[in-house]
Amino acid sequence: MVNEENRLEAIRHAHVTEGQAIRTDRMEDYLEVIFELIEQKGYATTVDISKYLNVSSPSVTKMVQKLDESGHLNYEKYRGIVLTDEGIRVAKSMRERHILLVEFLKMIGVDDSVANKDAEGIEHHLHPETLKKLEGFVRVMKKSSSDEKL
Amino acid sequence: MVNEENRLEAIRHAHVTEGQAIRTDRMEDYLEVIFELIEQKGYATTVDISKYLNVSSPSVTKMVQKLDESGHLNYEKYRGIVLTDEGIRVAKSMRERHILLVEFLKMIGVDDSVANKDAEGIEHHLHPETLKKLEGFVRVMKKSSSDEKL
DNA sequence: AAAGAATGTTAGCCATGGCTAAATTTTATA
DNA sequence: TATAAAATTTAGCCATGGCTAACATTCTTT
Repeated sequence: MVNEENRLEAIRHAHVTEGQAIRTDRMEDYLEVIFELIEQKGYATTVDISKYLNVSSPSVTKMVQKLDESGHLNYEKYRGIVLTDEGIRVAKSMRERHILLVEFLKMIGVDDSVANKDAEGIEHHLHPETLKKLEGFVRVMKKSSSDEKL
Repeated sequence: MVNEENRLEAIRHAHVTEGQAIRTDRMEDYLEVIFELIEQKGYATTVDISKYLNVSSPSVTKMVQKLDESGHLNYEKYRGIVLTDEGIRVAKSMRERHILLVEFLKMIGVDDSVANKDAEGIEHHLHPETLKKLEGFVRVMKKSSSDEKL
């Protein structure tokens, strides 16, 4: 039971910042799109990235430079982008989270487009434990709904 | 089924910004804390707000001025803060979302402290439809688990 | 291969929301 | 009631991640 006396403490703990974040939510968004583009088209252009993230191309260039410096990708001016192992790892993790969240949301009846949008907003904010639990939950739900059909 | 061809389009739609946001996530965080403080102590001081949000007091003053300008509260320098109806509405909505999310997360086995932290991160990013569906889902789960005990 | 089109980058600006140091106001105490 | 302490606010800085305008490079087309 979370009683009312604990609400503020709970909020306080939730806002404690432990250690330095190596990457921002926005960096993760870019990596996710870049990864998908490379997978689907073989390369990720500035214009395509800007299109899927709804930002201007200068914004893309700036972020790509930042992601290069942080070691998530290798970037050569005017030439292209190659994700590093770390960049791929982050992007895949985002995709997994996204897919899991959409699956769960649709499972409880949320529309596809809303599910996608909410998943995008939520995916950066999940503790590994929560992910694991949600995964288990979705698995069980899927199984029990397929059992019903027997 | 969300097939791979649709992933990028889904991301794009998720990043479309429709209309101007009247308030930021951070404004909502502050309103939530201010509301809880006023409820529990009768007033919200700069120091207390800063304590529960883990920020400095100048940061609090700045944000309070902003919330005054946006009509979420009335603020008198050195004297105090009174939430407007709109401020109260937003704060209550945040609390409801928070409580619902924590309830759900604990339901699937997430620890209290992790549940609170994740709820804090997620609560700003939920579409009303998702909230409604989640509410319904939690209600059903609660009922069926209490039925088991009969 | 040169010109124009398309793409990408740089420069320089803006808002948000942090921070510290310094100033101000309020509160408490001697 | 002065003065010291505590609380609050202002001033001025920083990083992030947007943007437009201007510039640079690459691609395309004749």
